[in-house]
Order: sequence, then C-alpha cells, then structure tokens
Amino acid sequence: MDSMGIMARKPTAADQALRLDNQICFAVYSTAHAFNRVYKPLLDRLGLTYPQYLVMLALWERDDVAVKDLGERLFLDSGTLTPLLKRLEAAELIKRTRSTADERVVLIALTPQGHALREKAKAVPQSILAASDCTVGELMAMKDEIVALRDRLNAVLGE
Amino acid sequence: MDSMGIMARKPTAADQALRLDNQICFAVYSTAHAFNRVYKPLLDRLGLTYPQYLVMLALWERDDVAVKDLGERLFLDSGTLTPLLKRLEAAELIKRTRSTADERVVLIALTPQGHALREKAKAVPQSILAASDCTVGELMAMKDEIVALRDRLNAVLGE
DNA sequence: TCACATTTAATTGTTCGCAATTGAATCCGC
DNA sequence: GCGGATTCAATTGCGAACAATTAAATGTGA
Repeated sequence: MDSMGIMARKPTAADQALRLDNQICFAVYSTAHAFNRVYKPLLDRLGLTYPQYLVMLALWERDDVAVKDLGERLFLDSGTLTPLLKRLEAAELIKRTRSTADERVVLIALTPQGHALREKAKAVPQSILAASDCTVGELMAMKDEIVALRDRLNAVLGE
Repeated sequence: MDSMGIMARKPTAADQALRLDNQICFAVYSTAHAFNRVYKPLLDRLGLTYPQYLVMLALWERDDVAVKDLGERLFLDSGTLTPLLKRLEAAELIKRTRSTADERVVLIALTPQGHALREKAKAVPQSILAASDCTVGELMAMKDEIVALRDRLNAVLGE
C-alpha cells in the first residue's frame, strides 16, 4: 500500500477529509480558544473567567433560576456549574439558596455586586468587536450560521 | 437609574451587545462543545479524546516534529501537549525522543500502531458530515469564514 | 399508602487549557 | 571563550468540561 512511503499516491476523498485544514471542527475549536485568549485580559479586570462571564451574562438576563435552567441555556451540566457557581458565590457575585417549594432545586440569584458588575461589563463586547475586525452585520450573519450548525449537531445528539 | 427594577427602559446598544444570543463567541464556544459531544462516541472506538485526535491528525500529515511545531499547528502550548503526548505514548501510538542535534527538542514520531490507526479514523469525518446535516460546500465555506475570524483574533494577540 | 421511578445537585475521577515558573541547552555579542 | 539572553519542554496550580455515581426530594401507579 505504501501509504506512508515514498511512492506517490493519489489522495482519496477520505484522505482529504482527514486533513486538519479541512476540518470545520478544528476551525471552531481553535477559534473558541482564540476568543478565550482575547477575552482574558478584558475579563481579568472584572475578576471573571470566560465561562464565569457566560454565566453572568445569562444571569443578567434572568436570575433567580435553577442550576438546571442555567445549564440548559449554556449547554453545561451540574458537574461543570456546581463548582463554578461556588466560586462566583465566594466572590460574592451570586447567592445560592435551596428552593422552599422543591428542595432539590438550588436557585441562583445575583447579589447587588453581581448586578453592579454589569455596568463594567458593558465595555467588553465593543473591545471584542474591535479585535474581530468585522462589522456587526458580518459577525451576526456568521453567528446565525454557526448557531444553526450547533443546533443541528445537538439535534443528532438528542436522538 | 432603575436598571434592574420595574420601570421600562429602552435597551441601549450596550445592553443588546451583552445578550447571550447576540454573542458570536458563545455561538463558537457552544458549537465547539456540541462537536465534542458528537465526536465522543466515534473517537471512543479509536481510544482517543478529541484533542488527542487533533494531535493524531496533525501527525498523520507530518510526524518527526518538535512539540513546539505541533503546538503552533494546533495553537496549544507545552503545558497542554506534554501530558497529552505522554498519554499517547503510553497508548503506544507515538514515540517521544530527544533530538540529538538539539537536546532541548523532543521529537514526536508515530509508531506502526499510530500509523495504522489512520485507517480506522477514515470513517470519522463522514459521520460528522452526516451529523452536521450540511453539504461539504456549505461546511467549507463556513470553515473559511471562521478561520478568517480566528486569524484576525490571533493577529490582535500577536501585537 | 407504599414501592418504584424520576428529577435535581453534588461528588469523584480523568482530561484539557493556560499562566507562571523552572531548568537545561543553545545562541549571540563581545 | 564567556556571560547573559533566548529557546524549549516540563512542571505546578487552578479552572473548566464531562462521565458516572450518589443522595435526597419529589412524582406516580397500583
């Protein structure tokens, strides 16, 4: 077969598909890391990691919600969220309380400091926009495509 | 200001930008996780995690390379790669050897088993393609856009 | 009512991902 | 040569991410 040797061989479609450059998943994976690195210095000023920032974004839209609800919005499970939320509570940005109606449920609420942090966070998106060197319209179009892809992937998982 | 209270308030552009739905970074982040979950059962059969699969993809294209070279291709550093490569070595898929020319450098080479695994891996991309429910053309177009975004983000980091 | 299934968070263990540091090897200017 | 800067991989420590399990609370059917 000489698949690794000196002899020339016409690359098959399967060969091409295994090329790193051709993989959309690697494109998405490496772009996620690039975003993370761009966010890092901005979020350091807020005392947040990127996943913590996502949790705060979700809570600024709606708080007093169960861990499960937060997990569904962020596509994360309790194994990830429980320790992360404990760190946010230690930072006094949120408060965790058992629901009285259903004691299995832990409700997450913002503290005054948690609410207040939103003002400081408003500067973040425009810094990212600048770093992306794109227009808002371009980014939103891309975002819609990527979300559509994500939702199709998640649909397969749900089967 | 009543930013959290009952009074209605016209959402500003900054408010809109903080919405989770509007964030391309969250779209990318959550899509990366969705890919990971789709890959998981496929890669389990190969005995690889997703990052390990990426390393193998890179090595199938070119091996006998330094850790640093691998890191540049995958956008990862030695803190991530060193333990990952040790696990691949333990699985006998790669061999790590110090370069004789420059003893700081560790060269990564595929073992026969490492080469052989490529044949089994050929089935993976088409399964992903099916899960994405897209045409190859659509995916490649998206990939190019995302890579362009990644490269602009990385360019800002390099400044 | 009571057994049994389901739901919800928390926990445990493994693997990334990265910042910061370390230590060895190499390079470079003088 | 020699000394300091640089390069490279490894290490340490922390924070995700997730599978699998646990434990408690709740729901359901006979």
